[in-house]
Amino acid sequence: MPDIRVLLVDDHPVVRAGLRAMLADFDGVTVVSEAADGGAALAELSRLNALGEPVDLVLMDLQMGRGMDGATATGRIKAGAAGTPPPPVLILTTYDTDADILAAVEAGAAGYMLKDAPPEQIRQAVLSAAAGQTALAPGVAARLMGHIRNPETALSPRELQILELLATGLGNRAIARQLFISEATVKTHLVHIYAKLGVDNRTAAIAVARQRRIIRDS
Amino acid sequence: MPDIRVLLVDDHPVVRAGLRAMLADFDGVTVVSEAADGGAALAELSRLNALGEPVDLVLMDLQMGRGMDGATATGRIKAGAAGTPPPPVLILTTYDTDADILAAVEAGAAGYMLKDAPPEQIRQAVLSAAAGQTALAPGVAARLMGHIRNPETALSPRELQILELLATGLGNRAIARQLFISEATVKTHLVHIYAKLGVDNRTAAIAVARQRRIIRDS
DNA sequence: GGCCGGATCAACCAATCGGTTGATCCGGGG
DNA sequence: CCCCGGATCAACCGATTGGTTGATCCGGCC
Repeated sequence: MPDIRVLLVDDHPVVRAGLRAMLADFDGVTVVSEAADGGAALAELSRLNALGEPVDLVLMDLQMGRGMDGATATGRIKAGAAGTPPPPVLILTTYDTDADILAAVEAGAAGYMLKDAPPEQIRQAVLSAAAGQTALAPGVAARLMGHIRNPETALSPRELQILELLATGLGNRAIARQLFISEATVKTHLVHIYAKLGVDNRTAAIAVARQRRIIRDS
Repeated sequence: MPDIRVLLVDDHPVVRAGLRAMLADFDGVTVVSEAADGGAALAELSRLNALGEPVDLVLMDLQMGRGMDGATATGRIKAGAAGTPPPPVLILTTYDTDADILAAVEAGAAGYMLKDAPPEQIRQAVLSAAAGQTALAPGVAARLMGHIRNPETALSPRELQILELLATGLGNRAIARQLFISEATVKTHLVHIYAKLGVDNRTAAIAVARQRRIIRDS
């Protein structure tokens, strides 16, 4: 039974060192290479494929400083940009917003773990993802289930879009202009957003949305 | 010349593993113990002091999930809560807001490094801090210098207080009530805040303040 | 004493926001 | 066909915010 060959992708040297050390303790897992952002990960996957040394699993963060982010890279990998069959991608990150989780899952990530997870959980996730199964951190799984279970409090895609623009500092008229809709439509969506979040003004909506990880920094 | 004895404090096992591995490569540095939050760090320092095995340097994150945060722990350590002479504290974190840096510096941290720093920079910082010198990441030093150099764009303490309340979702009247001032005073401060941040509405002020690390999550 | 920054307060008015009511259209599902 | 959710739009009015002008007081500094 050959080892699971893993590519580590994280912009923090400390984290890569920690993962290297942690995975070295896992039987059946070998770190074959590393990259500091999504672009470098794609290049490294291509390089290893060309050498006939394909990777079995990509373990990757979402945010990579100024480099290509993990969700974009996941989409590219799943689309075969670095060779086929594309290896599964396991996200390991500090970010647990709904938007982050959904973006990664939609991009094709096989799993989503948080960096505060103990080694044993990460080991299980690595084995599951490499075996083609889904691997979600308990908190992440709970959030997705909560999202499905409480649709009345979930914002619609359009509502989320407007909330994100609101949080960048745009007023109603500017949001309307950007989305080619009327200001009345923006106000209607805001009424719905406030009701769903249980608030009565825009700054409170932003605060609650940030607190609940519905949005985060742009 | 005995090794510098280091206590690692970080809530993420991955990061602790990475630091352990990284510091193992530094000549003259030994990781003697670890803790997952500020409270555990204080207890561990006390325990090692009682064993006659004092720590030379605490390498600590700021945010520790639900445990005691790094700035509070730093203040306690410097106040002698875990024994004297208190060891220097080197902060290693992802957070680089003005408020975070100032809080840690005011609490008595000997240095402030960011987690994206390469190993050699971390090594230099460890050696400097253990030797009683200041160790600041280049970006952090630049922020502090910028802060001193551009006082006209720096918010006054009262302005910052109002901005923070604004970001929690309070309207002018609620802020006024909380601070026992008039709504006119709140509006006057907001005028000043908007001018300093170069914006013309409250959501933009919050967004810019977050972007510039003037405020962050409450 | 004068100057400055910071904090406080008021009045006034225009602009924007929030709330309400009402409506239409579309697509999907039963 | 009906129902529902989602998206879009309008009108109206009250509430809040933003902008402007003006003022006072305090503490620190020269």
